[in-house]
Amino acid sequence: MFNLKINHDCKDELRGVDIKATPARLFVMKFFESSLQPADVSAIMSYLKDHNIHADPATIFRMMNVFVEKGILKKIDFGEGKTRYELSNKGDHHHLICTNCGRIESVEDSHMNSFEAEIKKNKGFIVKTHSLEFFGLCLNCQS
Amino acid sequence: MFNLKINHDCKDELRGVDIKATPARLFVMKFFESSLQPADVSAIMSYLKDHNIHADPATIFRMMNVFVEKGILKKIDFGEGKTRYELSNKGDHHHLICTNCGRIESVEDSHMNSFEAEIKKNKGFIVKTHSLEFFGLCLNCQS
DNA sequence: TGACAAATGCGAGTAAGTTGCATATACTAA
DNA sequence: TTAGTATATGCAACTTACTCGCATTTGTCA
Repeated sequence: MFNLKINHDCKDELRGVDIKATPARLFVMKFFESSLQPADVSAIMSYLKDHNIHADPATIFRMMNVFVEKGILKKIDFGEGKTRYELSNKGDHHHLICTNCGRIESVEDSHMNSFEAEIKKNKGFIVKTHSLEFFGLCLNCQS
Repeated sequence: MFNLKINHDCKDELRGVDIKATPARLFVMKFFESSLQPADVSAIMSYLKDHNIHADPATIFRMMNVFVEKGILKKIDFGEGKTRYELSNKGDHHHLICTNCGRIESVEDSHMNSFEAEIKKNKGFIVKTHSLEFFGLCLNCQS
């Protein structure tokens, strides 16, 4: 299988940003590599529990902060009152959140560069990052 | 002055959506009409305190939910772990948040309609709402 | 003006996230 | 291979945003 070496790659990745490759961190990396959508801390906790890994929530919250600082993960906020995370090496995309079934899709980003250029031109404001999510109905939930 | 009749207008507005025009609600409406940026509950509490109005946080949180349900306010989330609100009768715009000084500006929405049309065409997903915020440096903070 | 539904205050509770401190463990260099 | 050290983790206590139940108060309307 194509991801047999995932753990080894992850070790390199963690060491590459000068943090220790602990078992918990490797499992979390594996989790995110197999995850199809931005996940929150409780989803990570469940995954670890399912794999009989003990982990304290405080540890995971701290881990998330480190991973974000190191550029491994990106914070995502769907306005749910909690933070989600996803791997940051996934290119510029945005999320389509179905308000009926909760399914999350991705769309490539095709408009933001020109929008941001316009903002620079009209307002003098230099955009560094943006957050954009779409809420609505997926194909299955329209009826 | 142009807003001498604010309170009276607010009473009408509240009664128009079938909720009672209580003193606390009128002050909150007044607050939002003079507010230049999306405000959170603690900002509202401070404003009320400054005007010697006693209000319980639970009341304000409940009020926010009612105002959002009735379409008076719109929720805004800057990913701070708390909800902000602004009057919903302000047209489609987005926020430029300066990560250096915290200043918040607005930009007209000029790209989202075509983006959403594209999403419908390519993905079949029907967008009902979106949330978009820009983070970066305002004119004053670039140096 | 009085009755009733709706709004408020208060207290307790929940969930997300942080922090301090003691212990455990990954990495480094010998 | 091991020993030393910086870093990660676990645990407990804490903060903040927000909710809920219930008793009391208040706006509205007949």
